[in-house]
Amino acid sequence: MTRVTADVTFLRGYNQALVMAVGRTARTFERSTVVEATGLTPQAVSKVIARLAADGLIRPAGVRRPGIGKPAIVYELVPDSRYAIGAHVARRTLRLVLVDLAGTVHHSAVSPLPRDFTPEQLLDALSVGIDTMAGIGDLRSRLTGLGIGMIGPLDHANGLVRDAHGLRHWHDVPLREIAEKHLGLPVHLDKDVTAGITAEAWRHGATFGDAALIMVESGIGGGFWLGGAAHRGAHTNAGEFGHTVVDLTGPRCVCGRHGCLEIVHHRAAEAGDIAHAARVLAVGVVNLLQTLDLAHVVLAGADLLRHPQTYLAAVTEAVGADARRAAWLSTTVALSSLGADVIAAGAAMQVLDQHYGIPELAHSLIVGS
Amino acid sequence: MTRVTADVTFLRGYNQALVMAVGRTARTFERSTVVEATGLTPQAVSKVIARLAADGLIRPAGVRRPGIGKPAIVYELVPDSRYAIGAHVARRTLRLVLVDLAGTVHHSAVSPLPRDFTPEQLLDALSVGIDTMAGIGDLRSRLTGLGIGMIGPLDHANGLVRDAHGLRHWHDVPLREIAEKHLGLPVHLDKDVTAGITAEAWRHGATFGDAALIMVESGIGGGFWLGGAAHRGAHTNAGEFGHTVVDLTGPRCVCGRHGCLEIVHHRAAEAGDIAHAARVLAVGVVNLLQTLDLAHVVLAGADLLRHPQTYLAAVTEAVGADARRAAWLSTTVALSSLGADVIAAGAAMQVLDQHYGIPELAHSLIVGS
DNA sequence: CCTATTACGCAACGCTGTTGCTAAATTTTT
DNA sequence: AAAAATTTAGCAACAGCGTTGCGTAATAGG
Repeated sequence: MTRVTADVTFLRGYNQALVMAVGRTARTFERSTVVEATGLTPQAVSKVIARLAADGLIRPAGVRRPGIGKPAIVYELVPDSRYAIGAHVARRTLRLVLVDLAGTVHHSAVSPLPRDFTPEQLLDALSVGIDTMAGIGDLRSRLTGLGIGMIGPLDHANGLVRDAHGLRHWHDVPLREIAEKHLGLPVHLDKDVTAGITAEAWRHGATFGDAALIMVESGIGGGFWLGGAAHRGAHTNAGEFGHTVVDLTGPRCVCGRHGCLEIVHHRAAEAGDIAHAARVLAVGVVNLLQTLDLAHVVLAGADLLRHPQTYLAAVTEAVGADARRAAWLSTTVALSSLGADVIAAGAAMQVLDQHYGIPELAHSLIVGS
Repeated sequence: MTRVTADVTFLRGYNQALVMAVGRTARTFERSTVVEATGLTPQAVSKVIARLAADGLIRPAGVRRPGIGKPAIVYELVPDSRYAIGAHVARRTLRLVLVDLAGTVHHSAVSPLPRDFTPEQLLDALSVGIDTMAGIGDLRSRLTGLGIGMIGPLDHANGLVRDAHGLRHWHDVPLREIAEKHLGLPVHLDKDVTAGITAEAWRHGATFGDAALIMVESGIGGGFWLGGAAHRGAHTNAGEFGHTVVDLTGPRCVCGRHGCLEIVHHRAAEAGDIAHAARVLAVGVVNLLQTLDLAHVVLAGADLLRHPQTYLAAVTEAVGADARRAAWLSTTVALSSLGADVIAAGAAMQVLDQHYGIPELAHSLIVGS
């Protein structure tokens, strides 16, 4: 994923990814579009386009006659040239989606998981679901891998589930390793909320700024997209947004502290006052904006999406009403464009991103004494 | 600073910066050290070292005889080969520091600023201070630039001060541009807290993980280092950490909301209960950890540093006592190693980082339709 | 004195994007 | 209808990066 050293093969992959990013952002594009967006020379773009076309990732789609001069060749992404499968593992259900290179969800299926399911039971469910989906159009050969988004805590870098909340059989399970062996596919493991925000970022293209996905679903979590990449924190534990204190004198939360956003919100929702619950959530969202200065806030999660307009209105109003917001401080607030599929779809897009996204260079070194 | 296109000149700069990062992190190093840390081939490292030595940035410092075999040449950074000046512009004072390539602060000077000073008055004060410092060892030729850390809001990318809080003459002032013209030096402008966390990151070297600088000084702010870079947010407005609500039923803050961390903390401090104030701050810090999963928390700011041990103890205890913290969730808490110089020094290091730090590739494109 | 070991670096190489220039395709002008 | 102007596409030579292959220098041990 990330690499330390930069050599010419990195250049190749990086600039190819830039062109792919243009392809995902714009429906169609031509050589001059890429030249403008990247600053590469036309000749270099020609070479990159030729390589991508040879791999079947893009293809010519007619010509553009801008008036005088030789017509420009118009290219487009080939969405069905690559696929990935995404899995959203929750406490009682498994959701599987099939996503193409353009970020379009083609199939979505939910199946129940046994209470307190074991790793083996999950693997079996995954195996059945993947075989069904991959068989639809015989796209096994174009399948780049499986992404899994699930509840934490987990260790993203090592593909290890540390202690999934509320699941007894999930202590230090090397899920990525055993899933790759069991399924014969590259597997990518991440927290659910992080996968979710990746979906939004991947679909919005390379111009997507700093953003958060707020998820209300048996707890409140946050997924962050900062500086062009998912933010996971030092131990893949970022996003425990529900356990930030918003009421010092509030009720005691399961986490031990008093007045966490989650417990305050839960009490209001339990009492049937969804509007109040939404306003509490909105306070937490504005807290995030003050801290992180986000360009986008995306709302998601089963409990939230039962009252989408109530939450959307409350958060939009709080963001807009905040007296400190000036004209240049704009933040968009929206419901997830993918609805209940957002986590699973994002997990799939993380796999696609590893292959066709803009590669990152490592920002930390290991230096001996 | 950031560039979109990757070409071979990027490779050159990037790998040179990797070696410089090793040099800053380890006091001395040799070829094999760099090979291990970066994954470059020994031959490539030799070439990079030769280039850096020719520029005077590193130099041989003896040999190491590991027993059998030809002795390895030991290199070290040449700290006095490059300098930068950092300025911390506060409401009533200007602090200037001279920092060398290794991140060591050589001189520090504080001068008063007129009440409601104008841009011209600031430029004059900067001019006088810089001439004094640059004259000390005739290091004008080794001066890479001036970094300015100041109160926001401002626009980092364009070097524009939007509306410095509490300063009347600072609306939409293109400070970077006019300072560069007036002083004849490259100028870098950033928020004070962002400059501060850069100081900590630069001094700790390339192994420094996600971190925050908590600053208590006529307000409460936070500077963030995430994913190997400073996090400024979508509008250079990240860090308004003091205006996050921690007490829904608390007193009204100047920002219009109720129970902001800043007002709750301020009330406690005003009442003389510093221990309580420190515990309030600690709640906010744990909120940050829950949200961002940080590896380091650094405490700074004049008001905090008047009671350093009280704050350090309160935050350390809150971080440690948080019931959700497991063995693998470690976070260090420390007072700023630079004390009152941290902002100014960090501003200087941002200049050095632009020249000798690890370059970044842009994560966003501009794509026309 | 010879050998094993370790570190260093020259030379050739493959690959990247760049530069210089030619060819092709179209509209506009003559 | 032919020539000129304009825009796009791409071949060929090039500079510069890290890599590879291999020879050389410097040390300790036998």
